[in-house]
Amino acid sequence: MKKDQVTITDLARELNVSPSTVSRALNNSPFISVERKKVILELAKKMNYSPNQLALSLLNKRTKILGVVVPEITSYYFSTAINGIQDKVGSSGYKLMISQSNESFEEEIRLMEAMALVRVDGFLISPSSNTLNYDHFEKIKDSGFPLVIFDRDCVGLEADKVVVDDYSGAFQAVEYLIQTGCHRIAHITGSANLSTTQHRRKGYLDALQKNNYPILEDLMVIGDDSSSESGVACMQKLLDLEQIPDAVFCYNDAIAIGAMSVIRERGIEIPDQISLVGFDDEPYSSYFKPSLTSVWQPIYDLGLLSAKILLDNLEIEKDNPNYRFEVLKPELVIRESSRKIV
Amino acid sequence: MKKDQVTITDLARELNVSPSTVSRALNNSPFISVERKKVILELAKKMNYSPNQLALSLLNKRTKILGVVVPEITSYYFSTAINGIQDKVGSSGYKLMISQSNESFEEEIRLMEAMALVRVDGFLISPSSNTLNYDHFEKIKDSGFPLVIFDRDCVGLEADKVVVDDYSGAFQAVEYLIQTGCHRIAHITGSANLSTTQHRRKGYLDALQKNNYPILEDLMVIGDDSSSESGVACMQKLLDLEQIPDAVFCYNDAIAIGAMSVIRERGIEIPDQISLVGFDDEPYSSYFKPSLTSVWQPIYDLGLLSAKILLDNLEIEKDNPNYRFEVLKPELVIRESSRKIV
DNA sequence: TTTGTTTATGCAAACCTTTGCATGATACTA
DNA sequence: TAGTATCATGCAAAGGTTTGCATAAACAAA
Repeated sequence: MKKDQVTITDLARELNVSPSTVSRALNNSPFISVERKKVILELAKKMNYSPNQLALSLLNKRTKILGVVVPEITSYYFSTAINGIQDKVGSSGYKLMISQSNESFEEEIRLMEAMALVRVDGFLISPSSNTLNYDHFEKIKDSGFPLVIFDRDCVGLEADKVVVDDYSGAFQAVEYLIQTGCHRIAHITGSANLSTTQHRRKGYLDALQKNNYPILEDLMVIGDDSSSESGVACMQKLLDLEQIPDAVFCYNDAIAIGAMSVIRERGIEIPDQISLVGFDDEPYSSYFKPSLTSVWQPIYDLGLLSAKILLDNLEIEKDNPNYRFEVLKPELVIRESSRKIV
Repeated sequence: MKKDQVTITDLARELNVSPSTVSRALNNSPFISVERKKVILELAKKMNYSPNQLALSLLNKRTKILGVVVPEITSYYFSTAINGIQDKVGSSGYKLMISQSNESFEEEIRLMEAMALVRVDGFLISPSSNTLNYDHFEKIKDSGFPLVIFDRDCVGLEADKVVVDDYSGAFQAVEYLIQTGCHRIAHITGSANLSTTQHRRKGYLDALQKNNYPILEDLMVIGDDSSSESGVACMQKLLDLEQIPDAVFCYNDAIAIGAMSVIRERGIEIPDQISLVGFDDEPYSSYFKPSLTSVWQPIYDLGLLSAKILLDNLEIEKDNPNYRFEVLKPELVIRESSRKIV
């Protein structure tokens, strides 16, 4: 029972003028007499006219809709990024079409294709952990859609990208552990494919190396994913070692929380026996007991900046692509789960 | 540099036929010869044709886009509901336009108006805590948009609604506290305006009353909002009372977590001295120490069902509105933060 | 009066697709 | 052979809007 919307033609018929005249009145064209303009505007208001965006989009070839695909909406991390995107985009008149890929490569493609059909004006994508092939991104680019990749890097893909310096965050965290006297520092990783996983691991390894610490295979456990459950499983492995670690640097807070519960169960003291460090600095992390030392990420800003870049691209319609690669700095937040510098 | 999309006219020109013929070939019309159809379909595939959804939308007066407005995306609660919505909608070909109102009444209106302009096919709305006036909902309904209100009820508004039985959840929780021997049961509320706040409070009060417990004004603290910070502030008030409570039923987990940290700081034992119960059963709640007793809500199902109802409405285009009011049942999840039944 | 200028207006095309109706061609029936 | 049925195709309208171009009217200048 959708009521028909008032159109420009309705107004025209009512006043016995042509639709063009009405259009000119509504668009502040100079080629129209002031009196007529006044009459038309009044009627438009009275009849509650609003232009049909569909017709406009068809004409202008732009929808003022941006497509956003994230691996999952239900994570604090990505929803905060979306928050940043929304805040940036809000005043610009652009709307967001948001979807989650559930870390599925196929779903990511499917979603992007659907959005391309709707003719979104551009894409903001955080690739799934199973996205190892970038053909669909290339295709989107070839079709002329502006594309910004955020959070997770696609090495080799030429596109605007905004990421967090995971390497530096991890390096900081592990150096801090070293400075506080930890000797056997373990690492629980996230999904193997992710650029973030790789960078954090590299930061971990390099910090060890720089400080002449041996790299012990046993102490690096590869998680199935980035969940608390994976943290539980991995931490159990670590505690089953003959010689357990005295510090664990976790890929993220969820894993760290899982790890914390296992450590506690076994009656091991945090941080006296094991220092624990997470990544992401989720809101609850400060409320845990002991509160969690973690690497804070400017994830809201990540969304903000990604959206800004996309909007910039939409404005200038550049021909010679000069891709931006923005790296935001994370910060170590020291709390109770790690020992203090002596 | 958006490349022009291949249109039906391009195909027609290429093959020296009319666009109508091409259209018929693509739409499996019987009024076309098999050979020609084959040729056209082949060319369409070769030239990578895909129909312009904008033109179709203009023609069919439907966009296959649904508008979703939630108070905030960054909460586990609403992002999980969106998850449910997404999963329901996914296969149907509908896309989601998602926005957050940030608990602002004006923003909610603005967002809905913008979505109406884009001609979304329907709305899924969880009203902001400051939405006390429902004129904008009525207006949307009058314009013929199907509308489903979820999670937060708008009393007096005639519309399809899907909510959780907050009353029952609260009642269960408080009765459980009574059964486990608590005598001074406090309640920290959420934002005063919310239907959920009111129902949970009513559940709390009625459970006390039914068990002949006195209702003590001191023990009911009104939170500014539903955050952990508010939980901290409210719990401090409770612990500053001459006679502190021996149980606290919190509006949600965030508040409970804040409260827990204050209780711990003061050296009070949970649950021996104070039993603590939350609401929402957020994923981390089970990892807290002590793990949090909480009321689990079928929030994913809430999203799923809301979307289902909206899709149903879109199919049948009913004239005599027969609004549905669905109430989903929450469940008390007992963990360590509350005493056990003796 | 004629020509030129200014100003306001309408027409029609364009954006892309679908579909009712008309037309033309072919084949079949009487 | 004439008439009819069948089938494939194209035309044009519709959906709502903007805009280049043409036109009409009014008026000023020569």
